[in-house]
Amino acid sequence: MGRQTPERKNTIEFHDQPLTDEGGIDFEVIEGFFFAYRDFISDPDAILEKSGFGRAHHRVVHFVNREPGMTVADLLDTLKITKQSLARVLKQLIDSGYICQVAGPEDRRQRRLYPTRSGRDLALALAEPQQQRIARAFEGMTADDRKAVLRFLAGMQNARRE
Amino acid sequence: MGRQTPERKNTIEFHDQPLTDEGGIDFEVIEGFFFAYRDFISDPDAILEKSGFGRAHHRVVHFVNREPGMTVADLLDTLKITKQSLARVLKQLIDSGYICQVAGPEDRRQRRLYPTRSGRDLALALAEPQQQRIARAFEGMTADDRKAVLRFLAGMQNARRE
DNA sequence: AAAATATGTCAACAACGCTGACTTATTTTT
DNA sequence: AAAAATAAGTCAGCGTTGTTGACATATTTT
Repeated sequence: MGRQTPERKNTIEFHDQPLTDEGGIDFEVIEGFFFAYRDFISDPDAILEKSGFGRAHHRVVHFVNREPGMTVADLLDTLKITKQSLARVLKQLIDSGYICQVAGPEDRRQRRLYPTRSGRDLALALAEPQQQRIARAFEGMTADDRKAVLRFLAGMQNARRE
Repeated sequence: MGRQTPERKNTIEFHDQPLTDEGGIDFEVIEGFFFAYRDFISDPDAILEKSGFGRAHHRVVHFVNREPGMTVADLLDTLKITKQSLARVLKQLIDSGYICQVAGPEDRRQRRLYPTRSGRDLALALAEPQQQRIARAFEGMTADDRKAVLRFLAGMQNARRE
């Protein structure tokens, strides 16, 4: 199975049979997830390119819109990236007027993050094509089917916070 | 709605209300997809780190195992990255003995790609934790539910090749 | 013989992760 | 009140993986 004939110069042992689902591995899910996520992310990517932003900016704008008033520490915990990595994109979003900071009301060391009007608009503009894609994928599905998808997505995640 | 009081120094207009699913956007799916994919990818990442490889290597090893004998052009078409980007990781995988090249039998300009024994082993090792995760997410789901998930993943993708 | 094709390569750049070290406010602890 | 801890910011450098542009080589097609 897949060894080259002895008279060939290249005698390295290799496989010529494809790896299939037979071995109990769901390659259809593995690949489907890869292609789906790549295409899912490509829509907002195209929009962000115009503003000179990238995916990292997308995530920050998204979560700040989802939870206005969150602290920098909250955001770091959600994104699971380093402070230095976040600082780079957060600074740009603040300087460009998409996000603003307010000193914490109780703890003034904190920087509470809020979306500005443009920040909210951007979040919505980025979500729009993603929503279209989700709607298309859900098309013709029953409520149970959709519930199964949500359950799947939740089950694929590591144990959540709290 | 979310404008600061006039007497405050910081008078930038901002939103303090969270963006919710009310606007017809499936944030649960959007976020679920993000977290699920991130965690899904983290398992193989941890394994690859030991060999000094990254995600790009994972993808190459995966698809070459799935379709032994594929050409470089096939791989580029599947991954949708540039030749130069692929070259970097492919060279490392060949030099490390995970993948081997054979001149095309009909067209000798082609380089047919095959996994070696270690290449196949690596692909399986990387798929294993991902399969575990998928199995966990599918746990307790009906056949119809699982079909719905596959249908969802297919629906999220751009129009496929062929 | 000329043109097209498949692949490889050199160089430079950008986005976005990372580590390590250090500063500034502010709050908590002692 | 002094000391320690905490929240956030910053500087500097590095690694992976994507990009563009230009060019080289072998082989096939025209």
